[in-house]
Amino acid sequence: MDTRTELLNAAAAVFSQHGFRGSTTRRIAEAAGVNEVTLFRYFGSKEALLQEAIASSAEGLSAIVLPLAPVDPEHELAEWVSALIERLHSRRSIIRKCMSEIEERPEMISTAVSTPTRASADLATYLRKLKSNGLADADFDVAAAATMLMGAVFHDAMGREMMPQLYPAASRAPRLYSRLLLTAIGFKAGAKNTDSGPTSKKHKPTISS
Amino acid sequence: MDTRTELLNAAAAVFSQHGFRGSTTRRIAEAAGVNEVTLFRYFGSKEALLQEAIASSAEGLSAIVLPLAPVDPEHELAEWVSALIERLHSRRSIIRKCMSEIEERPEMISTAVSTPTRASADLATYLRKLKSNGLADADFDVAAAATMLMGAVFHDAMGREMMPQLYPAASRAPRLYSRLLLTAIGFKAGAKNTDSGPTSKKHKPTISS
DNA sequence: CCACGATGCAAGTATCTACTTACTTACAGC
DNA sequence: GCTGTAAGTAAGTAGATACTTGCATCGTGG
Repeated sequence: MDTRTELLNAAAAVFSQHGFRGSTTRRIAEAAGVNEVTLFRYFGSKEALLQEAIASSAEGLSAIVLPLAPVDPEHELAEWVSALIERLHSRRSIIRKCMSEIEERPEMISTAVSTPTRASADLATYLRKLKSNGLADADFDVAAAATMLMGAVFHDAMGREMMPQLYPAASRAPRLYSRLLLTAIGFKAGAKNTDSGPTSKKHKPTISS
Repeated sequence: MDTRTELLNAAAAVFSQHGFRGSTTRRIAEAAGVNEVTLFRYFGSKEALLQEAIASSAEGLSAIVLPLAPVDPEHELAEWVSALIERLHSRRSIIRKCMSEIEERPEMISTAVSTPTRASADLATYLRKLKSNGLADADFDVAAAATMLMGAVFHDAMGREMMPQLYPAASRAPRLYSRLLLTAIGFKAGAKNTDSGPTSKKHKPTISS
């Protein structure tokens, strides 16, 4: 790997452990295995380096997506939740640091907000489709439901290792969260989407108010 | 107020804005309106001061409690959620800093974890009672349900001002989160507890199943 | 062989940081 | 009026920090 990339990786790693003020140029250079002066030759300043490091640390990660059209919501949601928890958990340190620095250095972190925002919006879209497909209640609040599931995911990813006794077993958690949410919005266990088009929605509208 | 308290308050305020490394003794002393030397005379070191400041910043706050026995879950939960969101929101800066510093200085922050742990445990206890009272499904996962609601609360309190478009209106949020959770665990809308143990309470059992 | 670009190395600057020392001031109780 | 206590003031120490400068080294391509 070239020196530049080495520096970016090292900067992201050091930042995720020590935050902005704790990321001294000496520590970063050491972690990258290069001379401190090299850091300044490439990036000019510590701030410029860290900004680029944080932005690029999220690049190259495969996107975590929900199907455009719900088919098997229980399974699809559980998979999505599972992948998201894993991703957030593996990046929990840097996420925590970004959340803590965002007030002092909003411009530096701005990119970091886009990922969870995107995920939340994706989830809301998916839930809206469930609703319009008649697979869920006609009147549940999409934003509230999305917030609940995103909240559970975040909470699990950030807090489990600190307070493991509060959470369900990690292996079962994604399925449990997904099921609870689906039940909350009136989805019937086991239901799958048969409505493959604008015409004919034949799901019995059992209890829709 | 005496100098000592002045220093503790100033330290907590500075820490909540700048974190540990950003809380210089000069800044704290300035914020407290006392001489920097006074800080060392009282607390000996920056670390000792901050540790005490963080611990005492949570003291004196009224506890947020759930009823020992559920009577009107929709109302009780919504109130509890509302109070908790408010509390967490008003302390969001210091909470973020603590979450970010906990890896580097676990001993300093240990007290900070106790509050959310307590809230989570309280909620779980409350939900367990709903279950044993037959007001909710017999087989839902208590830890998962508690995580979901706590997650929604945290997520709302920490993220709303950063990404307001993702959340339901603040005034409706506590009720919406509570309702979704209750629906998720099989609680019937409008139901109230009639099984109030040996000593009859007389809340009208409107639609209890 | 040589020139050049990339990197290391040594040293230095100005500022900040936690913390100390020695001394002064102001006030409260006796 | 004397004493003790809480606080301020001035100065200093030792180390860290971001960043700069000048020069030496090394490998590669011409």
